[in-house]
Amino acid sequence: MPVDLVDILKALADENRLRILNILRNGELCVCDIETVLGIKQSNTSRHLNRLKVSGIITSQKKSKWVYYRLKDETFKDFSFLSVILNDEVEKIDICKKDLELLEKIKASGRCCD
Amino acid sequence: MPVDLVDILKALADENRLRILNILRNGELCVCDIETVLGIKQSNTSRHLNRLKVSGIITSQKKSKWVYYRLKDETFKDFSFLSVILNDEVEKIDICKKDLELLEKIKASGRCCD
DNA sequence: ACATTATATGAGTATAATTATATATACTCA
DNA sequence: TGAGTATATATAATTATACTCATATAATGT
Repeated sequence: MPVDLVDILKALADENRLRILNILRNGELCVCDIETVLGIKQSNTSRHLNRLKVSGIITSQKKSKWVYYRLKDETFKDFSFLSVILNDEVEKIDICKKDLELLEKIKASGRCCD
Repeated sequence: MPVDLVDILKALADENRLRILNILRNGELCVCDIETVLGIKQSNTSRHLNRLKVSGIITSQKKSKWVYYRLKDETFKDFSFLSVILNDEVEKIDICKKDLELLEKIKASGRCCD
């Protein structure tokens, strides 16, 4: 089943999901890290991740207790505008910059999954 | 008021609106032409156009009886991914190709606004 | 086996988006 | 001025989306 453009755009058209994609740019993260950075409920985080996964933008991999999500290379190759949005636009959004800073702190101070 | 990324993405995340942007690539069109090409209700067409206009993707100009809509250059400069989507992705969508063919026929055979 | 932790999901609710029908406004032409 | 055409908008119905709370599942360590 090929990835659908409208579906991808719908998946992108949400602040929380853009924030998730932003913090996934530097590599995979588990759900609890994402939840902590965004400051939203666990169930809500899980639902957003699923939306991104179903639309083909991210993939997941279970490792023991945790599920790690990361950007799906194949889709980013097929839809080059995805990289343009993440690299050019999301950078400009204040909250996304703050998210990256917070993520670095969390990575430095000890993550839930280790 | 600066144009908002999430708002632009929401405006893009709809098949009818992508079809509208596609047929506007070669220049301005009036509402009745757009309505005819897409085969949707007039009020529906008007609403979609307003949505695209409010989000800053298109602009309109009234000329006598008709209102002509066209892509807003400024926004396409500010958000380069817009051109990437219209040039690379919309091209691949079957119905968008058909829309362009139909538009050419309409332009050749006589439009509502002339 | 039990308690704990990470993640997913069901159910309910609130809000937003899409569409259709009908009507209003604005312009043109006779 | 009146009829016709183009466009916008009010209203209502329907559907989709996002969120929360509670619970289920799955893995871990004791």
